[in-house]
Amino acid sequence: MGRAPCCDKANVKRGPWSPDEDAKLKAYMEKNGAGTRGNWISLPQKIGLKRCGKSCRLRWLNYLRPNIKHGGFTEEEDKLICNLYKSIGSRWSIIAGKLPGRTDNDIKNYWNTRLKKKLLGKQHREQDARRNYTWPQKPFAVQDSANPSQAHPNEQEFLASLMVQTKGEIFSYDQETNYGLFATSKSSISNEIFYNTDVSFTRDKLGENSVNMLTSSNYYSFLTSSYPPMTRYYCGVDIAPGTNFQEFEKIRVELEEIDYNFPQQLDGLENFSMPEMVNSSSAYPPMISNYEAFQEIPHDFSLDKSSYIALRQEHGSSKV
DNA sequence: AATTGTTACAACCGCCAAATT
DNA sequence: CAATTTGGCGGTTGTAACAAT
Repeated sequence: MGRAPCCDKANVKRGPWSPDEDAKLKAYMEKNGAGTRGNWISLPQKIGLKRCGKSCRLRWLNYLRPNIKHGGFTEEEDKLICNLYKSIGSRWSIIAGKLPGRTDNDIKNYWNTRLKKKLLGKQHREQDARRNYTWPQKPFAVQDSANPSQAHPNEQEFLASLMVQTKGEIFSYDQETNYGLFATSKSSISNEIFYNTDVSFTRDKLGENSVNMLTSSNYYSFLTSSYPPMTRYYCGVDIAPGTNFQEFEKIRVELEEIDYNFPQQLDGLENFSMPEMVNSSSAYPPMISNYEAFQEIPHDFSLDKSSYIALRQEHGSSKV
């Protein structure tokens, strides 16, 4: 036994609405006010429509109701829908709530027929770009801690061993700051979050001791969504007892938003830490800029790369 | 020109929680 | 308060228009 139908299917019209039916429903709704509860089921008989009450409700809400837009989604709306979908999934009514004049049904259709493909296409293009990108042959010099002015004699071997240790690749390197990042991707965690065994270091921190530092800490990092260009950076956090992952997640989301809407604002950024890492101990040299500075930066949408670096220094950021 | 495939989107379906009895 | 009814929601389908073969 299935469930009882909401109305008598045999005596009820289905399919597209005629202009005549629309007019009847619209006239009634405009006269008697919209959707006070308990009205929908009995409404069709009242106004002589051979329709299911639910069908009337849907027709009114999605189509006849005043002040609703159809089609012609703007670029801003596209972005908002994509971002919301990424963060909350297919909660169409909530998404529609953020877009004045749009119905959940319209947005759902729009997503299913166009946006989904548009986004997938974009991701594939980025993936291809990443795959095909050739990193600089010799991205940075490794210095010998005993003799900082000279390059490490076994630079290539050192880099190679580090690559093996991290099972990764150089995801980013900034010529200007000599910041680089090794990361090991584990796509099982989620598309854009990577679990790394090793992370950031600076040129002049490399040496015997810094190798220990690099290999003994665990970090979460994430890739911003579009690169190359390679100067896109990551949020890193030490995975240790007491790590506040919710705070980390907030930063991640924030950075992703910026990367999506104002990607140029991330040019030149290095790594950002949790606040507690800014006042770091000797075990973790303050190689990372502070979170407060990061919070301020996005509000100035005119900053270019060098201004960012200047601002970072101004805010007590580490070595540049 | 005829057929097949694709896209766009209104409308439908069934579940379930809120409201009502 | 339980039982029943209704509205809200997200997934899915039917189909007309359009594109490709």
